[in-house]
Amino acid sequence: MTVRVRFAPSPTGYLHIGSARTALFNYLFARHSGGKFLLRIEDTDLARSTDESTRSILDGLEWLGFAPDEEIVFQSDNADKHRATALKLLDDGKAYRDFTPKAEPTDANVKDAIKERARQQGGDKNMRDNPFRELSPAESDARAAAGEPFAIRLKVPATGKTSFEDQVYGLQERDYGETEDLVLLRSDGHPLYNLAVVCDDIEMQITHVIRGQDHLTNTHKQVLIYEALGVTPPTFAHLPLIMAPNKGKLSKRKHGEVVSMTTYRDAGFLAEAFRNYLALLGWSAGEEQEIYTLDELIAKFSLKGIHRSNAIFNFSPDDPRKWTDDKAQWMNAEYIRTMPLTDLLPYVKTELKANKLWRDEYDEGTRTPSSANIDEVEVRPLEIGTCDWFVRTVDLIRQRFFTLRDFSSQGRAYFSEDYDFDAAAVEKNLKKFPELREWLPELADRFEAEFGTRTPSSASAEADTQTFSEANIETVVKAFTEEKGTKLGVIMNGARTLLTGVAVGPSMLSVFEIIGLERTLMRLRSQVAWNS
RNA sequence: GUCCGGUUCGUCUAGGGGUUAGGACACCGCCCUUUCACGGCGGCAACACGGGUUCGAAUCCCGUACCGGAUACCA
Repeated sequence: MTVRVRFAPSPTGYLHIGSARTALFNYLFARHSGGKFLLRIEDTDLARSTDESTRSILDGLEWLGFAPDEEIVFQSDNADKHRATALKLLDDGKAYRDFTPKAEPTDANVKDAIKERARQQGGDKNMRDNPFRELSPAESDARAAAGEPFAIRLKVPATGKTSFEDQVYGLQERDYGETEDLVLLRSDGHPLYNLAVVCDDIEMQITHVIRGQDHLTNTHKQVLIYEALGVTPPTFAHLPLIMAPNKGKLSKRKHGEVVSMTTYRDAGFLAEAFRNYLALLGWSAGEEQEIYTLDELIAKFSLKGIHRSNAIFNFSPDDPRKWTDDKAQWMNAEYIRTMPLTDLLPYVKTELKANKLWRDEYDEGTRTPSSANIDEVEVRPLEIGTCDWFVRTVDLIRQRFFTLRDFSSQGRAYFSEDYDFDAAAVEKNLKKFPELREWLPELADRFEAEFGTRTPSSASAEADTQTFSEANIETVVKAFTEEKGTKLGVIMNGARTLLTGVAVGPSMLSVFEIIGLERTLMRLRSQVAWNS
């Protein structure tokens, strides 16, 4: 039997991190077993479902790379079938009409009201005391024919228990007495969740239902419906929940954008990194490896590795550096720093384009960013603005970056003349050493004398000037430093601030070289930072 | 209330009758160094509690506590 799983979100908000992980586990399970991964939008709650939510969820799934293998099913399209199933159950005597008037909605919080009602009922609630439960079919039909409104409830047997072997939590049993005669069809004819899910899962031939642990009691209800329908239920696997730092529920209202998938996409996270992080939240292959490619995750995924305890998604709203989980941030940085350059370059291109920092020349020449291999880019000096230069630059600066956004913010000075100066950097590396105001332009003169102002390609034709390369730059800067009787760090950090606008970055010798002689001279002579 | 589930460093976790209880992130220190959020080395830090079974329990059993989920004519 071919495995068929589904991810079934209800479109009442964006793609939540917990839902994203549920989607991931379904996806991994399907791929691992050569099965199908399906998507069903559970939009039967017309009042709360919105197209915007559906779009947002689809966006999130697309970003993560989970494309469904078959057409998306919209649950609301199947309402007629759900109704027909309820009616069939009624005909078969497995369900009954409940003519009790619909309860008035309480003004209090729905959850609280339900909890309160449950508390009052206590432990010895009699769930089989509905007066309409044993109404004769004739009388029931008559009242219905007379136009009296009714809901259809499943007639849960008085004694016995539902049970299923959960692939994560083990054997689950629940006495029938714990389950009320659940409503299948509302008095306005609207099918309810548990009925709709069972009908659709049967119709979609779902073999494994992998969903959040908050559905555990629903599963017992659904097993009851399967039994009434005479259909063998699928295999169930419930996932532990992802909680907020205080162990409470993670919600948009309380925690905001940090739980939305699109936040991470927009913050410059790599989908592969976030997937990797998510996979390790509540699942483990039982080894010490942390970084997994998608193929490795697929190969190693098993329901056996899923935990039974909830995991905390850690973040501190007060600390900008820890706005989201530490490990997620580390994972993303790790990917940016170590992933194959050819995989990273297209993302950088997109990021630069979005910030008007991209130049088409980066794509020209014998190679393009997507085909370039850093090992082949050893030709020096590099011509600024070429593909080779672009590839080398990205490889150089990525070592200190955490997100794709850093390429257009911290890395802006490499791609544009229009960059800002970090106030702290200016203070610490420039203004603290007023002499630099004279010295750095002087260093520019020295560079010009040593290296000329010709373009790198014509430099070789000029016998008396040297190549603007790391080794040569180092010689010049060291001599200059000694001459001024200062420390190398003072000159280097001052230059760094002027050249890149920030206080951190790769080796300054590499920075000089990658920025190039022409821009180096201009920036060393500029007074803009000093006046800021 | 009742039912269900859970509990190993701050967090994610490995392990599952005999381990110096391992790794990762975070944090701290040292090193490298022209800076640094890179890198290297090191440190801090955990089996919820109480009984039992056993030669031996973090590991098995029972109970307690705490946490979470569920409870609907929502999904």
